Parts: sequence; structure tokens; C-alpha cells
Amino acid sequence: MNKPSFREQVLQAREDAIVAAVNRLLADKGFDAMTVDAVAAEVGIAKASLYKHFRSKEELAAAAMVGLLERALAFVAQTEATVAEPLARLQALVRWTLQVQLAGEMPALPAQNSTLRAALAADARYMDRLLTLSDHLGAWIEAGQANGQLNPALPGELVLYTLFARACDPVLGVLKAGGKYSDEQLIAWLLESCFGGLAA
Amino acid sequence: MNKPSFREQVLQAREDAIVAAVNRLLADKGFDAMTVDAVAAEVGIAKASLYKHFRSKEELAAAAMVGLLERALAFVAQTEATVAEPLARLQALVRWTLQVQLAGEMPALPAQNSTLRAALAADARYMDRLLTLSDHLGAWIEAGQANGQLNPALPGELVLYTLFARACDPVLGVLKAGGKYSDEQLIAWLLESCFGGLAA
DNA sequence: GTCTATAAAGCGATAGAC
DNA sequence: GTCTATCGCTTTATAGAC
Repeated sequence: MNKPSFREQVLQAREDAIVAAVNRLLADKGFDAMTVDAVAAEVGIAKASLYKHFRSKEELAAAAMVGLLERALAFVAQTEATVAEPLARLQALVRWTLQVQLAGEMPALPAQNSTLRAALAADARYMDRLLTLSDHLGAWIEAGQANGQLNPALPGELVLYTLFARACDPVLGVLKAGGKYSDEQLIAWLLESCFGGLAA
Repeated sequence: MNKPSFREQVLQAREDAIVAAVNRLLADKGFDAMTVDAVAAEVGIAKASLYKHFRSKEELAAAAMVGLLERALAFVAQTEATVAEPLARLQALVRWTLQVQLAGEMPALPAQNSTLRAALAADARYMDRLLTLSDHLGAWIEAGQANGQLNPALPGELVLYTLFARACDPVLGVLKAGGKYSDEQLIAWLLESCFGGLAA
């Protein structure tokens, strides 16, 4: 591996700026409402230049998702090094996802966009991170069910998908928009309802 | 009130067919991916004819939402007549919403489409049903927290928004697509995770 | 690689005949 | 009110000069 040239570093920095802009716009407007023109404007370059780095709008979204998954994997690694209990690990992860959402950095992908889902499924970098993350969380879930901290009657995959879904839970945004509660209070309540349920 | 003429009955039937088609397409594709051409094709009329009944795509979606809310209000009335306990009422309602979703009849609106949200907020028929429904559910929630069946530490509006969110919970669709579990089993697990939480 | 300009296609909405 | 045909706009993606 050669040392990256100055030129390559500049290109990499530009790509990072593009991915960051895509991430913000995805979180703000969602995939369908995000236009490539808006991405170019936010980065401050021409739209045609974007297409020198990414071949399609779907590839832009995939790059943003890869970035998010890598941030999640970094948090998972840190959590495995510092937190022992499976339930505490899962709660820390959900807390982190809610903080990402509050920061306006949680990309909002439509659940049923066929072209986007096909592009993501065909993206090896995306699928690799997603499977790695699912493996780690699956192990946490199994351990939590084995030691009695998690409800063992629920299938592990249901718990896993629920955690992914809560990362984009619209309830947080609605309550945040109401402006009546602090961010920390909202996160505490959502954690309580996710792991403890609505019933007493 | 005069008896509706035959002509008016035919028109009403056509509008009902339009709303039903919109409801199916909204559930299948979501608002953004649903095209007015597809609605016209599903109903079997020309697109221009649609615009004689509804002035915009947003109005089509609003009509479908009004229909859904009226179905929900009918279920609420029936539940209040047959079920006494607040928790049991709320569980029955969530079960009903999950069944609607499994039937492919739960419209999927984007959480952040500004034109659509503005159109809905300006639609008196929609807002009237939504507020009526919220009032009934809010009373159930308060009663449940007062009698110890619901967690009293959670704000009532958080519980209310959570119930709305669970009606569109993507977890159900993903697990259903997996094909490994029966519909009734999935509903039972989702009810358990919603009201009982993921923890043991 | 970056730009300006434009192609190509999809979609919401409408005109005008019947 | 229903139809065919089309407008007008947006958006993705590309061509070609520099």
C-alpha cells in the first residue's frame, strides 16, 4: 500500500464531504425527497462532479448508510470493551441511535423503495457491515435471553429488527418537535418503553 | 335530506372505488411512489376523471386516511361497548391495526412530506377524525395509568404516539416476508414486545 | 475533475372534444 | 363526467468544453 498522494487525499476529503451532506439531507428529507441537486448545492460543487464520484443517487445513499454502519460498529466495539451485561449493551446501543437521530444524522430510507433496496442489497460494502453488525447484536441478544435479562419467548430476529426499527422511531421526532421535554428525558422514556413496555 | 338520486349513488360508488384503490396503493408503495396514473389504472378510469372527484394527489391520500380513521373509530366504539379494562382495549386496538397492516390496507405516509402534511392539517374531515380518535385513546390511556395497568411514568402523549407508530411498525412486514411464522403468532409477539417490552 | 448546458424520462395537472 | 392528448415542471443523468 503506497502512501496516498496529496491529490488522493483531496479527493477523499471531498467524498467525505459529499457523504456527510447526503447523510444530513437523508435525515432531514428522506431518500425520495432528497434531490441530487440539493446534495451538490450543499457540498458546493456541480452536480456533474458528483457523478464522477458516485454513479447514481442510490450509490450516494449506500455510501451514507455504510458510514452510519461503520459508526455503529465502532460504538459496538467500544461497548463490548466497556460494558459486560447484554441488556446494558443493548440499552446503550439504542440510546446511541436515539442520540444520532436527535442530532439529525439518522438517514431515513423508505421501507419499500425497490430500486434503493436492490441497490443496497447489491452493495457488498453495505451488506458486509450490516451482516457484521447483525452478528454482534445477535450474540448480545442470545446472551441476554440466556441469562434472563431479555424475554426468551421472543425470537431473536424479532428483537433485532425491533432495535433497528427503534433507531428510526418517529415518536422521538414528534415529541422533540413538541418542545416540551429535554432530549435526555425523551431518551430515557423511549428506552423505558422499548425495553419495559407500555404496561406497568 | 333528499334521498340520493341514482346518479349520485353511482358517483358515490365510484368515489368509494377510488378511495379503496388509493388505500391499497398507499399501503403497497407509499405516498411518494404511488402515481396518480396507477390509481386511475387500478380503478379503470382515465386520470382526468380522477381530478373531477379530487383536486390533487394529496386530497386522494387524505380521503384514504379519512376512511382508515373512520374504520378505526368504528372499532373504538365497538371496543368501548364490549371491553371494560383500559389495557385490554388498547391491546385490542393494536391487534386490529396489525391485522389491517397484514391485510395490506394500512396506508404508508412519509413522516416528513411537507406538502402532504400541510394538506392533511388543512383537511377538516381528516383533522376531525384524528382529534376524535386521539381523545378516545387519550381517555383510555389516562384510565389505564390511573388504575395501574399502564406505566404512569410515561407521558400520555408518548403512549399515544407510540400506539400510532406501532400501527405502521415495519417489523411486522419484515417478519411476515420471512415467512417463518403465522400471522397470529407474529401479532402475539408484537403485542408482547409493545406492552411488555423486550426485557424479561 | 470541474464546470455549463442539455438530454431523457416521469409525473402532476389540465384543455377541449364528446 | 369521461375520454384522449398534452402541457409544464421536476429530476436523474450525461455530453462536451476547459
